[in-house]
Amino acid sequence: MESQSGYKTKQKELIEQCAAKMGASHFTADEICEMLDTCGTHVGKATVYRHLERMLAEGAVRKYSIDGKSGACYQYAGGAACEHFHLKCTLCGKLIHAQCSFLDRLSSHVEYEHNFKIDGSRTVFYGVCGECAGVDISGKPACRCKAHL
Amino acid sequence: MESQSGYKTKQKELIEQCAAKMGASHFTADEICEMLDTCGTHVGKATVYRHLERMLAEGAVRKYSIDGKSGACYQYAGGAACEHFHLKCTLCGKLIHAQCSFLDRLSSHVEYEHNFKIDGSRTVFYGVCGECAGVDISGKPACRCKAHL
DNA sequence: TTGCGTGCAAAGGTTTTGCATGGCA
DNA sequence: TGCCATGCAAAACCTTTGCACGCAA
Repeated sequence: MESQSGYKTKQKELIEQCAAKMGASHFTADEICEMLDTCGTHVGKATVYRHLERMLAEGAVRKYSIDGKSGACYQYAGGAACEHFHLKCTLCGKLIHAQCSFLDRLSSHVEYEHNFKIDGSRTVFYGVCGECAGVDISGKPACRCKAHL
Repeated sequence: MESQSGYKTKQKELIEQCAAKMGASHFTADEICEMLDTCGTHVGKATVYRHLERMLAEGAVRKYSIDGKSGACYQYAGGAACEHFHLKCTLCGKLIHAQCSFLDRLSSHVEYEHNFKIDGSRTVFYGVCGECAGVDISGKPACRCKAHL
């Protein structure tokens, strides 16, 4: 479960440490690159992609894309369960991490009543966050969405 | 809620019909293009993208991407009143429509406790359906995911 | 007639691929 | 020493944007 990568190289270790350090946050391949650059260690972009792809196959990270936006997001899977859900505001683009017992119960409910095992780390709830709703939920957020990203 | 599109053009109608004809299946912008080409009616790719984007804003279609694969998938949302949630199996790709009081309560809960208004028609729960789970849910779908897509 | 919608092509960004080099075993 | 991993650059890919023309109103 650890030897698929063949050789144990410096880059491999660096990338894995970097991913692990992100915890529950998500990150892009490019961010990993920048992060390593900042640490004084440069790693080729292609190498980062190759390792993330491998880690994905190994189950060490999860991959999904927010809103189909170009630029996939990865998230460290850390072996253990990161069982919170994500709320994505379709107006301002903000991503909220939500964790509470009700959402936990949702998983159980769907699993036993609907015979479906939800993968929390891949599931994103789309909707409108409180801020945007307060400011303007009348139909046209327009400007600020773009501005935020 | 229907007049954002301004003029009623032939292309607009064609694209909407095409999307509606897909029913619950998913399709890419490119597939719409090809489909129209096959029907003898050519529509520019940019136009398809522009209309899908607009239909997305209107809620007429849903947009999501399978596993971050390049190429976003769209799905016809069937105009109105589709207030149930969708369960998408990441192994076999099946899409399940789920409706029950628990899921309704989920919306209320998230709205009042997390200050977030979920848009049910845009939200998709990713996970593993019972059938696929029966085959292999032992912990590592890994390899077969790849194989299936 | 006015102005939006369309189509083509080019730009934009992310991800993948090819190939020579360097490092692990 | 052999072979895999790396890095650079170019390619491939999907999507968006700019601009001139055509069509709906």
